[in-house]
Amino acid sequence: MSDDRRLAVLRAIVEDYVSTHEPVGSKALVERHRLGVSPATIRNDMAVLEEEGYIAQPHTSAGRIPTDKGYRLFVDRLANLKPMSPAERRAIQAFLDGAVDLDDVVDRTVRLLAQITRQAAVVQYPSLSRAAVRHVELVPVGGRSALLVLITDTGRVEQRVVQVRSADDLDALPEQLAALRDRVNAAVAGKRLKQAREELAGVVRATAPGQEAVAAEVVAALGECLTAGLEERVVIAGTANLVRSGADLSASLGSVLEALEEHVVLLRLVQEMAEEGGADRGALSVRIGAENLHLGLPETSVVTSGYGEGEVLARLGVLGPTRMDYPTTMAAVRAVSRYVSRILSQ
Amino acid sequence: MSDDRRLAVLRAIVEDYVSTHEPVGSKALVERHRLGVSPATIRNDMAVLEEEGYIAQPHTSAGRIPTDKGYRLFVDRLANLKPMSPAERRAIQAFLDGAVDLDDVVDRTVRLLAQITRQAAVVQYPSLSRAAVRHVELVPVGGRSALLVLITDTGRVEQRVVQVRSADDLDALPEQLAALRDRVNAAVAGKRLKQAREELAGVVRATAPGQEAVAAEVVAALGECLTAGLEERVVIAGTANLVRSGADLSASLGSVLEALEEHVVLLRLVQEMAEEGGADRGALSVRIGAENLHLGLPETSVVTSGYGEGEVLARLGVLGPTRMDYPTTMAAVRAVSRYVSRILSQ
DNA sequence: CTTGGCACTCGGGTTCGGCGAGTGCCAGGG
DNA sequence: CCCTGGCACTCGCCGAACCCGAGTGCCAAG
Repeated sequence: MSDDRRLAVLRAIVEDYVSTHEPVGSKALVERHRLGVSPATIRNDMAVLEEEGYIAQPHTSAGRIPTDKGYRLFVDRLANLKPMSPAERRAIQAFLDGAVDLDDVVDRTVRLLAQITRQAAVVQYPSLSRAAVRHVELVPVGGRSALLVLITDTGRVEQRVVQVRSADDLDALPEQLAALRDRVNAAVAGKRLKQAREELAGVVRATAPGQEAVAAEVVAALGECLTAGLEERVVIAGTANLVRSGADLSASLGSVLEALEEHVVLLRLVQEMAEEGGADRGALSVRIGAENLHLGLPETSVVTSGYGEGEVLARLGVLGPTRMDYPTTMAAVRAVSRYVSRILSQ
Repeated sequence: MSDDRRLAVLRAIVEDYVSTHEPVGSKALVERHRLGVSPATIRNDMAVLEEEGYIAQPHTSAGRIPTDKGYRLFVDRLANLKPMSPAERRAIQAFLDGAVDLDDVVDRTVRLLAQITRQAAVVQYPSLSRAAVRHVELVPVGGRSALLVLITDTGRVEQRVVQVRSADDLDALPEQLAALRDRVNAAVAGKRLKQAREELAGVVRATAPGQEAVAAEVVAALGECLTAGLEERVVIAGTANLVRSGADLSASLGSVLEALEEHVVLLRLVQEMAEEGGADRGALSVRIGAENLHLGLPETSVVTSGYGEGEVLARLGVLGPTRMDYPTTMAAVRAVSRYVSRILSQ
């Protein structure tokens, strides 16, 4: 018995089912694919595949559909990604090249992904856990208020308004703040965010007597900023595509939309996929069906890839019904992630 | 013929249809409402209401459902908003009181609205068209880069990284920038954004010879920031509620989701509602059904209210199927907008 | 103006076969 | 040993016929 042919049959079933959305039978299979054998032979193969859990039949006398396990085997061993056409590559590049800043890059990327895959897209903001402080600025803005701005070397900016309640000499405050800013910068510039947080205590200790209170207030706010900077963010787009492609998964559509709005869930998802990606975190990672059930995403598959300048900073990908076109989706995710990485390294 | 009773009949039809989602007949009406007359009488009234275009029947022999015109009459003359219970008020207040900054207020508000109305919620960021510049800061961040930060008196912050390509003396750059910052602030602080943009040209003209190029670059970036600051933004939440409440409007759900993702469309919608609101822009404004068709929102109604500290800064509201529960929705929108306004004035 | 009666309409749900796709099994041939 | 054609069987889907009942419009009487 040819093991190869059985795999070919599984591949054919997946491809047909994805394109027609209908259970596929042995006869239709031999007609649409040049398998070189008769339907009866295919039937035997299908019986074995069903035995092993790769396919299943919805009702007794209907065609077979792939199971999650079948899709898994398909993406792991059978799928050969379809390279994008030159025209598509040019379109991607042109669309992303117009971006003016980090926010714009992320925004364009997520829209682009949603558009070319016709599914829901997710982009995680470049992770700051490895980011370092580039500069801290402290701007008096009248009264007891000051604006605290934190800039990281990944180009992200966090800001916060600080109320300096303990200031006793408002006229002298701007100078105090300027001095404080210089000391803070000397202490944390170039350091990773986490480490920077630890350095802050030293800054307050080294402050001239009578100004500790002000310094403590500002430093506390900066601490919050550093923590907030570590906080991950995601952006999504293309949710409308879910209702189109997944007219069948309409039952679970509600819960999927709900999960998508809870960015915490998405962050967790992205996190998990980064971890199971193993050594090469920039490689494609695919989650299929029930593997996402614990996140409130039933009948849903997710394809992500790491991206970033040089090292992997974050992940991006798309999310759609289990019966998605994996080869094209994976190719698109990979292509976009590469272009984004390239853009970011400029 | 009693005109009052006909209105009562219309009100009863709207209420019943909203709660059951099924066409309502004359018999069911007299049973569920104490109208004091027989079904036959109701039938006559219904015939008149249909004649005048307030109700319609889906098929020849079925009950009646309200038309857009019927809903319009209902919200304009028949709806008495149901005041929120003390418990609900406390919940709203508690939820909003936890907010730490403007972004957080907006985020919490939109989630809250979606949750209590069980529909999709929209919150427009406080409008900056009337906002004034509080401060402009210019921070050198190494090499030819500088960070430009624009703070408005509404608490919003815009930032942008500027590449100073024309600088010929990098060591002197920080000082140049500091001087430039002071001149810019003198020129635009306290001015409205639009007016500030016009003042910028004067700043470049008044620059010392040899530094015009740098000044021009920075001022150009600031101009973009001011323009971006004028740009309106909206936040949405609760899209998942649409698929629940609108299992019936499933046909148009795709286009509605699409429109919701296009923030431009929502801005336009909010803008239009603000304009037609007339004198009292803080009052509730309701758009029903086909009135939103040109925005790609079929079978959709929108309820919004202006909000803001003192004057109306922006709008918030909810969006759902035409057959929504207007009285409770309107009461919720009004309550939330008042609480948000109160929070913002602190 | 309201009321009860009455004939009529028509959409929705149900039942019932027929059709066809698809299967599993088996015996025969390479 | 594997492939093949044949054959009986199973069900889900589809269309037709059908009934039922809610709802209506009209009319004559109070």
